[in-house]
Amino acid sequence: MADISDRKPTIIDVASRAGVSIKTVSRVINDEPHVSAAMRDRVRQAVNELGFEANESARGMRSLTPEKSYVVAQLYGDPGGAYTSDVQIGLLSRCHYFGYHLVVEELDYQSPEIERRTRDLVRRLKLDGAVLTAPLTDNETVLGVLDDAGVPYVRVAPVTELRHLPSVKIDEKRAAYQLTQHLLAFGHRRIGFVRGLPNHSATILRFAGFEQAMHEAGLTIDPALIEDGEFRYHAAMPGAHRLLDRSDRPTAIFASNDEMAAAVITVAHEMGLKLPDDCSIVGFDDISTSEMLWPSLTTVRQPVEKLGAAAGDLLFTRLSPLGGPSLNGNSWPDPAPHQILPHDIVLRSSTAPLRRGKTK
Amino acid sequence: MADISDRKPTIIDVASRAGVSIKTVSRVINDEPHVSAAMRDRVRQAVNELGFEANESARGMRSLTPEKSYVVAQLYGDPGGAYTSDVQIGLLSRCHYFGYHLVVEELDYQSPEIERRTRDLVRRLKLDGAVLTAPLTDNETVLGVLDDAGVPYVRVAPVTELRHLPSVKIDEKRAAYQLTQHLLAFGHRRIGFVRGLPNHSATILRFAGFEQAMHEAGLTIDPALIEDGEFRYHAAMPGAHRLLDRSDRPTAIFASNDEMAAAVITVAHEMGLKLPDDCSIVGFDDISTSEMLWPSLTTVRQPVEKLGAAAGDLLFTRLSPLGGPSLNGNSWPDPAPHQILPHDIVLRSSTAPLRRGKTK
DNA sequence: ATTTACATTGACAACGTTGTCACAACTTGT
DNA sequence: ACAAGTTGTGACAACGTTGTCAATGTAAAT
Repeated sequence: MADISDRKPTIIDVASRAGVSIKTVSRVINDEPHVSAAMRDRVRQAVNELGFEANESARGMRSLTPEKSYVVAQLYGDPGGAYTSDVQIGLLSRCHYFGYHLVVEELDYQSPEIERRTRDLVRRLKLDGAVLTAPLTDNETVLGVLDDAGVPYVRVAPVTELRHLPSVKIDEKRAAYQLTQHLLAFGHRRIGFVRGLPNHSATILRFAGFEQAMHEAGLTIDPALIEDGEFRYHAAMPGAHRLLDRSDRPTAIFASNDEMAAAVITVAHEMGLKLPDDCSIVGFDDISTSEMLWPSLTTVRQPVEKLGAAAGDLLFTRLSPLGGPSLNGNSWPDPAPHQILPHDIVLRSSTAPLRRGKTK
Repeated sequence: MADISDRKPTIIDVASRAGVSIKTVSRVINDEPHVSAAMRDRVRQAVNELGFEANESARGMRSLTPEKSYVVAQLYGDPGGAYTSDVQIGLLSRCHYFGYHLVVEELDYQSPEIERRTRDLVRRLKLDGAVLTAPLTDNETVLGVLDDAGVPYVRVAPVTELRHLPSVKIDEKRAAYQLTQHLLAFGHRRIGFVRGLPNHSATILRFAGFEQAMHEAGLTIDPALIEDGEFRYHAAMPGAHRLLDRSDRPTAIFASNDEMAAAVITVAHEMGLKLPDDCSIVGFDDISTSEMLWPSLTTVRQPVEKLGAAAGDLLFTRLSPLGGPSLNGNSWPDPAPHQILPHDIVLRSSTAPLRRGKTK
């Protein structure tokens, strides 16, 4: 055990131990060609005996090909809701598979610091790539910094389809359209709607799907039956109350996410209504809560985890283009991949056929 | 604009531009002493004009003090539940504050790869620290790797208090004790209990608190009223059904987390019971779902986000010991900080006083 | 006026690795 | 047998920065 030295072994130690030049050791540890099998073994043994580990800093300094960090970032602007963390779970599984690490960063999209923070992140961690969710998908500042730095990224459910950049999403408009058709098929004609935060793609697209289904059915939408709820439970309560308190109460309510649907259900309980007979209710997202509600909620299942996983696949196949097209700079193969994942309409107990007596 | 060159400016470019030696530039960018104010400004200006950024690899290679990476990891073994992601939110807020970045990694605690994966993480990312949750808090392999590498870490709600290592948690036993007392104060005597996964600290401690309160009240626990539910909604359904279906149905049920309490509520609804009059129900954790249930759930609020934040504070004050005790190696100040955060008993509508008629 | 101390600055080596090039030893094609 | 290619190996410079130490200038103490 006289071997033990207090400093980490270097490539030089390995070379002298194996009785070869340092360059040969370098070749072996980098799996370069032009090394005989016998030599390989000899060097490998010396490496193991000494417990040698290459100094990444020295490597990064000398190599012309900028060293890969094997770090990608998930950037989001939301105060972590279930959606964000589900995306993370899916993304994480692909990171694991491809051997990358995931750093998560919340960037306040209103803060003037956002540029500095993004730049710091890219520089210090030498990001290999990024996945953007929520309001950050369309943030010019962040996108600009990433573009400048040549960091490829994938956007999850972006608002715009601008740029030749990849994205993954579901067809929210169509899902809302289908869910509305479900209510229509049950005979409902007076349908209330609770909207989310303005400017979110989800708010716009879900309402558009609802609108289209209503129009196709020859119905007009009563503006008095449209309320706002900011996508949040508490914020949706007042609107829910107004809707259910009307003398001409709608027979069904489409809340554009599950949290707001839960608020409608709670208010209905408080008012002593019988669900789903007095009012059918649907949500959107299929958060884990939805099946625990009473009655359990009819909703759209967004494959959020799969969105995260698909974003990861897109990113990592770009980063490790095995046999893929040779890419230069930050440009993606044209056209950029836009992936639309299938959704499910989940029928549970919060919707029921319109009862005869209720029809005017 | 003839200045533009295709390679990044180096310290040499800055030096020649400012007309000084490279060493002086080095001193300025590292805020070392022995530089005159005028010189500082001159160099700073050159730095800005050229957009110079120090090459971290070259730095890391030369400097004796191992470079800080400003990266800490959150390690967990659970398939991401709400708990884990809430810890993450709290931790993230402290990361932001202290200027660190957070990398999340799920390590399968059953996999033989766990050692390699942990080692890889530490080596490649040069972790400055780590926060452990869930079953990883007591994983000898992971703890061993971190100890070897000299990476300080904080454990969130660990099972054992072994080692002189910091941890943060709440007093789960006492919380369960208090919640049981709430049921007792309402007159309940026959109380069912739904347990979680075996070997989890939460399972053991919550039941212990329940047991203590019952014993102190002079009651014996009927083994027939104890069911298992694995902490999960679906897994708890059968036990909930058995409990509520008994001829001598308990007048209250303590589910040791909220998901299982939600299962009890659903089963009660299915059986046509009136809540909370026919049966009081309590849970544990106060997940976001709990207030959306009908009736809304009486439970214990774990300040999970605060646990994450407290873990971050512990870690970062250790990493940046401003005026703190000088520390050597991986040892923490003795005794290691063990932080116990306060919890809240959240009284909602799922509990009610025992009705007279029900008493035998 | 001389010493002493200290602040400021720079020249140069060193860090551990990879890229370039040179060279020897084979192998293949003529 | 000879040229031309290929494979295996090593010597050496270079990467961009910081540590060491020496050189200079300047203020304080004698």
